[in-house]
Amino acid sequence: MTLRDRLAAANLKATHQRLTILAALDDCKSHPSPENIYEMIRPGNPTISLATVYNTLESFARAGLANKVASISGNMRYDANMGAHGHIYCHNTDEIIDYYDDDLNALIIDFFKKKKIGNLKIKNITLNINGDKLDANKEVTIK
Amino acid sequence: MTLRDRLAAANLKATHQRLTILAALDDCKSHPSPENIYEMIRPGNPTISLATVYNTLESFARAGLANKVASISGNMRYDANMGAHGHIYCHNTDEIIDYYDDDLNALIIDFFKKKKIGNLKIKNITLNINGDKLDANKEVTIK
DNA sequence: TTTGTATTGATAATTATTATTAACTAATAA
DNA sequence: TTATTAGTTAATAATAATTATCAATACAAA
Repeated sequence: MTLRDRLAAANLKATHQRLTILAALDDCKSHPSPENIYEMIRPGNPTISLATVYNTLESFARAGLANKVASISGNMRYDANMGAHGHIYCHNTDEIIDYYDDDLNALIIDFFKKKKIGNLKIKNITLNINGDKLDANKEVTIK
Repeated sequence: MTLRDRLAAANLKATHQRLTILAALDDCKSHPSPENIYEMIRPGNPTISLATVYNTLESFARAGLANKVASISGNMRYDANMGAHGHIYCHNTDEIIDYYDDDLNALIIDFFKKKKIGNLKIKNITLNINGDKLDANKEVTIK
């Protein structure tokens, strides 16, 4: 599905700014702030304003093209990965890393088949791991 | 354990402000922002400044007396509940509600006995449920 | 008490985000 | 094509949230 198609499916006009920002968001597997995206695209797109990045990301979230991700550092993060997945929060580096495991996912789905949450329309359930990276320059590994 | 003891254990001087703020944080089962705490304590403590609330909550988090909780609305939240528990995020009301279930906890502990996360010092693992409250004036129920 | 040092209050400064609005652009149809 | 129109954007102002500064103050040790 092309970027254009995804925008069309979300009822958003395919403007140059949206195409650029959506591509940038797809690109980074991390969870960028509007500021991050702005810095990423600036070299090739010096006229896109920071406010547009804010507004565009917000409209993506509303339209279901991206998720807002809560962060400990307070500033807003976005995530183009719309599949079920959890996050690893590295407090010392302020990174948010995707985490997904089939077994865990099955476990959680199974669990919430039995439990009922009332008065809440659930959007998604995520498992979050909070911690500090030991070596800030190396990746977090999962095995 | 008294408030004073907890501050002492965290190597923080027992000032009136810290005692007041820690008591307020204990008190509310929700997840207050610095602003919330400020409003709570202001009637009885008109001289405590908002900046002190910010700094004090931050020092509690550093000292292990409270946790920072990521929020979708962008502003910072704190949590005096240091036990293992998850959160229900109500996006439409900006509430963060504690969620704990023994079975789920056991399930998660069990799961992470097998999986190993490398290069990360884990502080805690929380299960988060994102959704919208159906009736904003009623509680979310769990059964 | 007194004293040294950490803490606080008042406020300024900074940072993040949202609102405003005039100029612009994509999509549609002539 | 070009004209039309509704939606979008850039620039900037405004606001909200948070952090920094620093003189005055309060804690706790002697």
